[in-house]
Amino acid sequence: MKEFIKLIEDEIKAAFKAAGFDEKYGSVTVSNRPDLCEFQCNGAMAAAKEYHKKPIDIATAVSEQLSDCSMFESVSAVMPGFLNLNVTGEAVATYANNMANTEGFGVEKAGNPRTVILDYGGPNVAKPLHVGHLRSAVIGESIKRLLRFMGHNVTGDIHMGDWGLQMGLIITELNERKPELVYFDDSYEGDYPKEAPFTISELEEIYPTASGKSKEDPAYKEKALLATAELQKGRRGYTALLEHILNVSVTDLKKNYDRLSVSFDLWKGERDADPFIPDMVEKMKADGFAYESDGALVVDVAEESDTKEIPPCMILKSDGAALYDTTDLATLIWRQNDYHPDQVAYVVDKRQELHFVQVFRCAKKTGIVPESCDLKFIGFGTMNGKDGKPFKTRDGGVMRLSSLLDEISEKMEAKIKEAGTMDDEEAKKTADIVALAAIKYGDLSNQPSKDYIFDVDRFISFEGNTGPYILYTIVRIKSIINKYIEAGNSMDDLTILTPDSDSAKSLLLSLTKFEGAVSGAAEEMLPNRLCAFIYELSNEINHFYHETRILAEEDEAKKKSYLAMLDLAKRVLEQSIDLLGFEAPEHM
RNA sequence: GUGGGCGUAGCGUAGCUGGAUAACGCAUCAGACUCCGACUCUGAAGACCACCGGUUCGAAUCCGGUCGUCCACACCA
Repeated sequence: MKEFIKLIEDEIKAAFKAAGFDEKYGSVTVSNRPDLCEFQCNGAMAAAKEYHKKPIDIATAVSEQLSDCSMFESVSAVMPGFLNLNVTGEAVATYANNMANTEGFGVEKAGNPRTVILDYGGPNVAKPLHVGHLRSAVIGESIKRLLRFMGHNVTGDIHMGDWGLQMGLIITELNERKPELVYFDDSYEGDYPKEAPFTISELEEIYPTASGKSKEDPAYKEKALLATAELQKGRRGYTALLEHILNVSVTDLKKNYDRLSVSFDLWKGERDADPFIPDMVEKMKADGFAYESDGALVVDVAEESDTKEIPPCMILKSDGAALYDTTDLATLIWRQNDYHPDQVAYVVDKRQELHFVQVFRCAKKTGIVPESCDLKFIGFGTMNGKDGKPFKTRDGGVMRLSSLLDEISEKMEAKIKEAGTMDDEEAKKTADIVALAAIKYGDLSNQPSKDYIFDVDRFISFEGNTGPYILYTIVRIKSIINKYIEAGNSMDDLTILTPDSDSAKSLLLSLTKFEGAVSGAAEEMLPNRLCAFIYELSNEINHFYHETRILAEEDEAKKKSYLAMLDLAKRVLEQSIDLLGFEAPEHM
């Protein structure tokens, strides 16, 4: 289905043409003066220059061409040259009925579906998820769903930090604590135990301890570096330990991401890139891209058009070890081999932008990735506390993601119990659903690239532009529909009639904007666009709801029409929040 | 120092490729409803869109400059 506004635009363009002007001036936007009209076209003012005519004369000429167009209730040319448009109720109702009866609300899939690898999540193995991981997961998940909805072929990869010094540190600390473990016995040749010699909570405590020690004690750090090197060379016992660390961590990570309704198709990590590094480095040398600088191996990525100095991309440290430039490049190798993506998009902290500029340039320059492949950096801003500074716990530490979720769920549960309309078990379940929506909506309704203030009390409020407000609107419609069905009625074969009030028409007009909102959000990779849409739609629903008695309406056809509108609105909202990555409960 | 982001009512934000009275929410004040499930709805008040200049018939939006603020600037990821 063509977007509603495009249908309008077609008419306007045809009118420009018929009046003797270029149809390029016929673009239509939603009115910024709702008190005057529903849609507007400003093209006459732009056309005035080319045709050396007064804008108002052009606008008038165009409007005359539209006098018998069935789509418009009114078309008027207004000084200095605006075209103010109002559509007929029939046109909107027809469009809404088509939406209701078409798969996916008639949203047209992307004309050229892309194969996309979406890199988001980025947790570190053996470290608990903290609030810094929230945005990548939440934004990435939504972008994945949006792109899929538009017909793109998306593979989500978590890209774990599971390689390098951090692993050496853990092994070293384990060795200190439990030297008797067979993993440290070089002469041991048997099978290693299936059971990991630690739990997730031990693991989460071991890493920071080890990290602290290595900063203070050079000898300790030396050991960790050695362990890292031996691990990377494939020492049997260490490899077995790494497997344990990964298993224990991944199990825990999955649990946490499940709770966020965030999932990944691939659980790959830096380690999976490691096998590709030696050949990659050799090829870069052989092709003359990589050279030695201060003992390190680097590739120049500066370009003439740069307004600042872009440092070279470092491939190997002076001690010969790989670093994150290296693994990110090598990761692109297997992604290229296995998927031949048209696009690889990274949802990462915007502070890493320079690093990705270097990696992207280096990948293109050295031919790891073909020119045709789009490498996209989706940098997100920092999550700040109410004081405007990075979000911390009360005592200034880094807050665990699970603690944050617990805290918000508890607050929500208390709120729900206060109303006292459901039993404890359901209250708890509902609280979890609403709390997640509150957090995700609070994040996604902001532009990804901007920093934002994480204000729990505002996010969990039922009022204003919040997740709970959206959910509440859905629940309210569900409740009406349920009542209707309980009375022995059916929701099949309902038709939306020509709107009989301003609020009904506004609601329908709002619904027609769905396609523009999703496709815009998907192509720009900006979920906040979709949030703005559902907020506006929710407002229209509540406005309509407030003015209209639905179940008490005596005219059967009207009542059915109202229900059809609400049902469509509900489905559109549910589809939208699914694309944002959360859901609505049955009751609130 | 170099480069980049940001600066819109008390607070939090929206303003897409420049267009008609700068939009929304919270908080404040005043009403309506209290019925289809804690709500919702209507209205009031609140902004020299950081500052200065330029382009244009027309700038929050584009271009320069100033100030403030945050961030990044090869051997940690």
